[in-house]
Amino acid sequence: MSFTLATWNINSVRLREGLVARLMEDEAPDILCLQECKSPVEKIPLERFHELGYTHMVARGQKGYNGVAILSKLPIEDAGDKDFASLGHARHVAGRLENGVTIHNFYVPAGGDVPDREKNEKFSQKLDYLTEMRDWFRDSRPEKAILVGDLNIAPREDDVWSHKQLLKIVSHTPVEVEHLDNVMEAGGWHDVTRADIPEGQLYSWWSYRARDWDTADKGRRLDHVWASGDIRAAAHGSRILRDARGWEKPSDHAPVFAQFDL
DNA sequence: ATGTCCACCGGAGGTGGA
Repeated sequence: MSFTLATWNINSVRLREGLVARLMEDEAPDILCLQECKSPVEKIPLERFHELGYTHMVARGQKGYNGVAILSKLPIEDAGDKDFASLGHARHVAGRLENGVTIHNFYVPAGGDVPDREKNEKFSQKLDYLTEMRDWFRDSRPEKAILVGDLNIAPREDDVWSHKQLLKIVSHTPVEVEHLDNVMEAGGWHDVTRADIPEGQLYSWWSYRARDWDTADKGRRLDHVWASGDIRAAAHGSRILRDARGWEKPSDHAPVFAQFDL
């Protein structure tokens, strides 16, 4: 069995229903994981997605903020969620395919502006969130599992436009990278995107604030696809659809794709 | 490093979050 998967921080699924449909039409991933839906589950516009073949969904939502959804052409059953760091936010949902593969869809807290636990509660919550992810995956090591989402951390030097200039910028600080590495190690996770594309600058997010995001190209790789060790070899064909960042009224994130042959 | 976009509330534009 083979399927393609994409992960995309959509920054409001209701405002960008048309962009989601365009991705479904143009790229047709079997499974599309969305973050920042900013919608209660019952208000996600499903009709067009159904018409395009995405007849299955598992999702968690809340009014105005956060929210994660897995839209799928393949049957998928709800495999639960966990409120890491007890924030009361809709930031994680898991789904299970008929072949037994579990997909975890995450929206890790952004962490505010100041990278200091004492001065910034949001940064503290981000680190706590990652610590609880680590503990959870350590206690039940994932098998036949995929983890995707907006992890809000660009771990490698070549995952940001300037390693030196971003060392003290939230998303690329050493303490965040260490916390993310601990999640990977505890779960036996492997970075599928970087296994496929090991060399060179690679970004999935460009700020809205830049005058010309494409020319300035001050991006970061905040969106990730990971696989558990037992299925890592099944993953290939990763790519980032940079074009989507240039679509009309875009999300500030581009979709990240991978294929799995299982 | 940069300075835009989105949702909420409420019925305009301020506020919080990213």
